[in-house]
Parts: sequence; structure tokens; C-alpha cells
Amino acid sequence: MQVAHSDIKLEPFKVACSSCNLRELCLPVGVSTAQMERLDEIVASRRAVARGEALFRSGEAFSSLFAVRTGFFKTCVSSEDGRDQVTGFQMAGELLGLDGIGTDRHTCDAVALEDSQVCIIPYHQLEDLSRELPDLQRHFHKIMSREIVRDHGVMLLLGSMRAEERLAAFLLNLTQRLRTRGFSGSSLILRMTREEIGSYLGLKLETVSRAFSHFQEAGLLTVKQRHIEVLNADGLQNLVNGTAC
Amino acid sequence: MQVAHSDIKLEPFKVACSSCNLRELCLPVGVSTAQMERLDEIVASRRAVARGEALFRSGEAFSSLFAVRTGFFKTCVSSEDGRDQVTGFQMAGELLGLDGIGTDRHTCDAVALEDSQVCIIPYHQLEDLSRELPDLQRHFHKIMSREIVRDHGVMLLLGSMRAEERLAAFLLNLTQRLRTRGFSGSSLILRMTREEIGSYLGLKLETVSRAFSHFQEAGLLTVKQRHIEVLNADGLQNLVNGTAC
DNA sequence: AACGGGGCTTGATCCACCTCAACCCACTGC
DNA sequence: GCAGTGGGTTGAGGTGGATCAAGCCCCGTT
Repeated sequence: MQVAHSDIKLEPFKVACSSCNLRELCLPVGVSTAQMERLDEIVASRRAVARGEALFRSGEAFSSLFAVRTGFFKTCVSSEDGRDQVTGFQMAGELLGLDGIGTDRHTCDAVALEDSQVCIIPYHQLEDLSRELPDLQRHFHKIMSREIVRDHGVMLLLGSMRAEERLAAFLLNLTQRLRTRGFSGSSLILRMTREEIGSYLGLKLETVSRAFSHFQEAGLLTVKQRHIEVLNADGLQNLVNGTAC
Repeated sequence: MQVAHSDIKLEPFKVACSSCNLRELCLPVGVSTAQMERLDEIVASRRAVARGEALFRSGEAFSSLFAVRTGFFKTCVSSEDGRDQVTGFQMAGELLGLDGIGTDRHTCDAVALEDSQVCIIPYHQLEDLSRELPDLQRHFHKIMSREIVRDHGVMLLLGSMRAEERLAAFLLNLTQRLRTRGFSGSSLILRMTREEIGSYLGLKLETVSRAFSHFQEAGLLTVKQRHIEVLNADGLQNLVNGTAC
């Protein structure tokens, strides 16, 4: 074993959207290759975030957006009185930090659930560039809009679904996003605890655990720790739709 | 009385952000008076929406944003299986339609809760103009970001608060926004039904009604139909904070 | 004045989820 | 190997809010 300098932390390689395999998922969607060089100029560095570490915390000054390059994050808001709510889980190609634009301060915490890397997108440079590149501007707006639509979907879930429906919807959403990224979509490893899932879904961890067990008994999936094997995605979908009672 | 043409519906007057009394709340915040003339060019018309009527519905093609000029709206999403969730209430100066940017289709319904007027903001023209006016661009981004932050707040509410805490938080939010608009903040008239409040808060209308009655018994406010008089805003705030059990 | 209806209130009962508690399992460090 | 620890499961019992149901109030209509 002659591994040298193995714990490299920051960009040993040039970061470049133009050569990134996530460019069809991430910020550069719709930006021509010629224009992407301009984007490469401003998205010039990466940052490693170890599991459990925060990329940013609520209250910190906002200056950059972050694109998940590898790994997995959660975002959570908390109220003064200590209430805590996971507002989302982010995987490769997804943007973190949009909440900070409104007040120039981050309004939530972003915590890595596994060792991760993010690309740093200096926000003011992005604004400047998006004035020059309409395609970039358009897609950036779409990303923000979709975040709003996603949030509305979560409100629907929290406001009107029962526990098992919520968990089924959550699992289908996860597998869908994994499939978009070229993963199987039937076999997945949860990066978050039952408690974090529960917080996201407005449930207690015991309820999440029971729902998993029940899904397993019903033959919808198998659970082994954090490893989930989805056996009957349609069954989960029916649950979400209220078709199966 | 020599009023002629009194039931004018659409812009008899020139619509102009520059002379609008909502300009400190609405899209033009931060835009200089010189630049505001450019905005006036694209925000050229208004639309009246009668109580109960939809400004737009989920699935319709998206082409414009709307700024509430007068009146009151709700937005709601629904799932295939008929679940319904009110995602927000909008008053003067607030923007409607941001959800449509992501997919070029509206993803929710916007319904007037009283006779209302909106200013029409053709979206592509706004994009074009915001490339020329950095102040406009910046504020537009802030508006979208704040919508995301607001949604996170609703998730916190839906995911971790009990019924009375939710209603208290809702009322404080409403009075806060009314105060920003120059209203008293202690006396308000609800434009929505108990059922709509319940949908927004993830509760049944009976629960909302009981919570109101309980608040009244506790001397926090008086309820007469849709007329609410807040007597003890701090008391409501304590409820939200969990200070008072 | 009577009628009708939508919105609201209130009571009684039920049940989905929470709470509390015990225990298990996988992993880590000694 | 063994103890410690954090995460996960499962059970028993409690409860907040849903559900079901009755009746009221306000208002517009006849």
C-alpha cells in the first residue's frame, strides 16, 4: 500500500461545469457549451464537507450557493424555542443556499449526511453572469420556481396525508431522484436516520419505524437497517393515492 | 352626480408602478424612479378577479406573474386523488404565479377570496428587463427566495406544532402583514372560511373553530364571525413559542 | 315573515399517532 | 472478547385532533 497524500481536501483538479457529469441535472442545464466556459470561470472551487459537518448554518452571512457534487445533505430550520424541522434532503446536482438570497443570511442549516463535496457558486457573480446569459438566467429561475413547487408538495403531504402515505410518497420521491441519476431505483440506502425522516414527514421516529415494518409485512419492500429494497413500487403509489386502504 | 361609465372593469387609468402606493412592498422595491419607467412599460395592464373566481388554475399555460393590487387570494394545490391543500394567502403587494416558471404551467390554483385586482407582469418581458436592471433582478430573486423561506416556515408549522400553536402563528403572521400595509394589526377581518384556514394549517374546520373559541375564553382575542380582535398578541406569541402550556 | 343554505359552533365518540419504556442490533474502541 | 453507544424495533397505554352529528347564526330570497 503506497498511497500518498491520500487525504486531499480541496480542489486538486480544475473544477469545470463543462466537463462535469452532472451538468444535465445541475445549474448549467440549457447553457450552451460556449457559454459554459463563462460559468466555469465563476464556479472555480469545491469544498469538502465531512459527514455530520455543516456546510452553513442559519444566521451565517450568505455569499454563495452550493451545488452538491457528491454526497448527501439535509437542510433544517429551527424556531427560537428549539423546534426543529428537516425541510429537505439534497443529492448530487441539487442546489443549496437559495434561502439565503432573500435576507443575505442563511435561514437554515445544511448538514452533510455523508462525506460530501460541493461546488461553490459565488452568488453575486452568478447574478452578474445571468444578466449576460439568458439561458443561465432562465434555468436559474426555473430551479427556484421548482423549489417552491416542491415545497408546496411537502405542504400537501404534511397537511393532508396519513403516516404511511407520507412515508410511501417520500420513498417514491427518493427512488425517482435516484433513478434520474442513473441508480436502480429499487435498491437504495438511506443516508438519514429514522428520526430525520420523521422530522421531514412530521412524524415521530417510532411511527416511521412501524410504517417500514408494516410495508415489509405487506410485501411492498424489504428493510435491513438503512438498506431498502423496493419490491412493489405500484403498491406504494397506490398507498399515496389512497387507492389501497 | 354626473358619473359616467361607472362600471369600468379594466385599466381606464394608465397602470404605473411608479405611481403605485404599493411600490415599497411589491416588485419595484429597490428600483430607482428612473428605472421604474421601464417597469411601467411592461406592467401595463390590470385584471379584475371577482370573489370566488380563479386568476389561474393548475395546468394552465404560464405566461405572466401577477401582483395583487387590491383584494385577497388563496393558492391551493391538489393531488390526483383529490386531496386539497391551501398553500398560502396573498394580499396587496404580493406576487402570484411564481410556481409556473419551472414548468411553464401553473401548478396551483389562485382563487380570489374577495373582489380583487391584479397587475399583470408578462414574465418573459420581466426576464428581459431584469437583465438590464440589476436592482430589479436582485429584488426579483429576493422575492423568490423569501417565498422559499416562507414555505419552510409553513413546513415547520405543519411538521411540529399543535393545533392551537398553528392557529396562533397564522394569526400573528396575518396581523404582521396587515400592519406592514398600514392596518391596525389588532382588528382584522378574515377573508377565508374556517375550512380554508384548516386546510392551510393541516387541521379540520372544527378544530380551527374550537381553537378560536378557546382563544376567546382565554381572553387572547374576541371572535365575531370573521371579525377578529386581537387582545393579547404576546399571549399568542407565547403559545407559538410553547412558553405557555 | 318564512325559507333555505352556507358557514360556524359545540358535543360525543373514535382512532391514528404520540409517549414512554424495554430491548435489540451493529459498530467502535479498549 | 467485552463494554459502550447510537440507532432501530416493538409493545402498551394515553391523547390530540378527526369524525360524526346536531343545532345555531347570519343573510339573501321568496
